[in-house]
Amino acid sequence: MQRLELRRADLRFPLPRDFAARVAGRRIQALSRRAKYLLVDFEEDLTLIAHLGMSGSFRIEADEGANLPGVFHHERSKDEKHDHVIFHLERPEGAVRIVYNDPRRFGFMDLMARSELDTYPAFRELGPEPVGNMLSADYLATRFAGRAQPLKSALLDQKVIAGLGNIYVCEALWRSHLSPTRKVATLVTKTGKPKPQLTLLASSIREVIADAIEAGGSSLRDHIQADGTLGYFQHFFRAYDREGRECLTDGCGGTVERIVQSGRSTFYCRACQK
DNA sequence: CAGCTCCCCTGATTGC
DNA sequence: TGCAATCAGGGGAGCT
Repeated sequence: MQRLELRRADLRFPLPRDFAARVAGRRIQALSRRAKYLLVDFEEDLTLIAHLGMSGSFRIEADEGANLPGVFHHERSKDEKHDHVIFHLERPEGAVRIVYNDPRRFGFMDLMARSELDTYPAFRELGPEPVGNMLSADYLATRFAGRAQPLKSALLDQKVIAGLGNIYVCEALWRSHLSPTRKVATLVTKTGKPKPQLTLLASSIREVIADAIEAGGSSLRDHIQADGTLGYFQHFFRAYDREGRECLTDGCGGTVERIVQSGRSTFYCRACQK
């Protein structure tokens, strides 16, 4: 990490004090992810936390004169005015820039000591990841018992499950034949155990995420993968953005409708999602 | 505390 | 063609 070029001082929130100076000259040691946050570990126990919001993206470009295999060369575009943060990296093979672009500026970046990451406000109460075996029906039953919340808002709540967004919640509920307006407590038995439908929901959530990862992401029209090709999961939507169209559940014959919950669009079929 | 609504910002799309 | 209204993948502040 040679230097950091800040083209504006704020994204969604002001960037941390001395942001550029604190990361400049430090070697990058690891890249990882927690929920919807990207984590970049620098030397000396410093981690950059980055969130793309709804319109943020990173792209990698070779600096002038460098011709690096595997580095995607982008066309210059009108969107360049939304290039807000540019990381200049030196590598033995040549220099690259990593450019953060975000038209809506709903994304943000922050810095924290890696050793203190668990105390970062957004991480403190984060639920389990929807991949792997942490997301079980038993876990959901403990979170849902006695609660009046609609399923849709519970699944969007990052404290319940980390990293599910609007599209995947709609898709998981459709796959489970569960209504987004249903109260979460109705999926738990009197003794606090998951009903069979909750077991189905837990596996639907894991599957929809796995399918989306395999398809390379799902953003509505402009999502690109790291190698510059399009993410294709949007072609696999079964409920999301299908208002007025026929439900794809075998033998259902219903119509997908759009409702608004907590200010966000929900797409579902009231004929087969109960 | 739980569960809403509103709002941050810009661009794409739709309707007149 | 132009212009205004509507909507968007997230999440935090602040209300009831």
